[in-house]
Amino acid sequence: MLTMSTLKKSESEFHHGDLRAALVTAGLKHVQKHGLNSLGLRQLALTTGVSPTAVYRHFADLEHLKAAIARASREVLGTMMLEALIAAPKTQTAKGAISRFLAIGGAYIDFGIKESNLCEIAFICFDSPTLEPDSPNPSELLMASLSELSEIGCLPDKNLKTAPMIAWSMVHGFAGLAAQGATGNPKETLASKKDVLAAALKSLDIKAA
Amino acid sequence: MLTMSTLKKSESEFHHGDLRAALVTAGLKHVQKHGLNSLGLRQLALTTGVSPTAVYRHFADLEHLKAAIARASREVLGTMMLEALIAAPKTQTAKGAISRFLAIGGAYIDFGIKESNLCEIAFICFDSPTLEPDSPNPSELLMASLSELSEIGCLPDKNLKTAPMIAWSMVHGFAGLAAQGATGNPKETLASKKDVLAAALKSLDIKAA
DNA sequence: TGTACATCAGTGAACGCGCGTTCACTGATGTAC
DNA sequence: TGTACATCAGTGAACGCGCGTTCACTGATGTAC
Repeated sequence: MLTMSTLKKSESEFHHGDLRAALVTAGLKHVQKHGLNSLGLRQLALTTGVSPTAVYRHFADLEHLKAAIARASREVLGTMMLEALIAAPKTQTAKGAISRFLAIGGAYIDFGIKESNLCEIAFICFDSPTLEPDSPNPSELLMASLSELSEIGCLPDKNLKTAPMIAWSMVHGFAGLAAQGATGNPKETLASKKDVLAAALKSLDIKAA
Repeated sequence: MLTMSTLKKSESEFHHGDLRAALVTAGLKHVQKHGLNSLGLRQLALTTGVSPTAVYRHFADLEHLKAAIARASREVLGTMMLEALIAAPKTQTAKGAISRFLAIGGAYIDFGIKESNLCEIAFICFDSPTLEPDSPNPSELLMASLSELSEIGCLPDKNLKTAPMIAWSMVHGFAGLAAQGATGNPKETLASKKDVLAAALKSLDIKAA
């Protein structure tokens, strides 16, 4: 438990407090700004104000640290999706459900546009096993949205099984292309984003009527 | 010009012949097998049977070499698409044009499935400028196929403008997910591949009738 | 409440390594006269 | 046709560097009695 005194002490002294989290956060910021390539253990430790050795108290090796940063990247994506979902209309109607679907799909694409470096690392497979699922979990948010659409009755049952992979491919693909700068200038990118989301609705037979 | 004597000499002697191409090929093979991460200039030079210094006759630095390898990866993709196109039916009918569209889209996805490591590098943006376009050029093949569908009359004019980005997003996204192993076992992957291609047709209103 | 002690979370120096790159060079090639 | 010479495409040794990782350690923390 954190008392005032432990807090005060942990700020200035030998023990860091939550070095693991601090390393992941610093790593995330580095990747955000400078990409994955230049991420190094020593440099990251110095940035965090700690000796390189200290890292090994929390991660078996650099690969495990990178895996944790990748996980954090996915959680940034999940958070963006969740925030968009929260900001979307909450009405329990077909129109509302579609708005929410478009909100999380749009957020996925925005992740590619605005966090292109995180997009690069988020889906890299590291050998290091992920024990707990990400939180919030992007793919669960997608599944939940599709379930909702199905329950409200604007996603045909016959499409329910294939819908996740199709929807995911579309937003994932466009997000990736946007991250690489292959979608033109910002204005064109925004227009294409709308086109792609509309195409997703169309390909899944999602409609309010 | 290559005469018998120059060929013989170049095989065994001081001058390599076409070291640039040999380096790119060796680099491509390395990435195919072991990924981009472990690619190094020295190691690649040794593999090719040449001193590290020799590389600098052909590339300004490692980054330029990597850019050339990325380009070669894209050309592998282009070649797979072109070969699929050649193997597809050639009939000048709606059905034929759709088959050809599915062939190149399927080849794009197969690139993700079978060449996951190349898929990783193919679309990385390197600062090094690409002077000439890739050959064969994946995006040109896609555009040509869409033009053909439009001319034959099974792609509505109103969809022609948005079609490239939509189709590209879908196959690119699924290819990327497959490359990361996010599409399940091979059987599931194959099934989803068909679903995604069918969804692409549907979202673009491509139909024979 | 005080003390002994195990455990935890860091330090700091050192390791060997392989990297990308530079340098001065040399052998081979092609060309002009 | 032969020779001189510029250019091309490689060699080999060396550079400094920063890397990931290991080691023996030490200061701080928490707990049992």
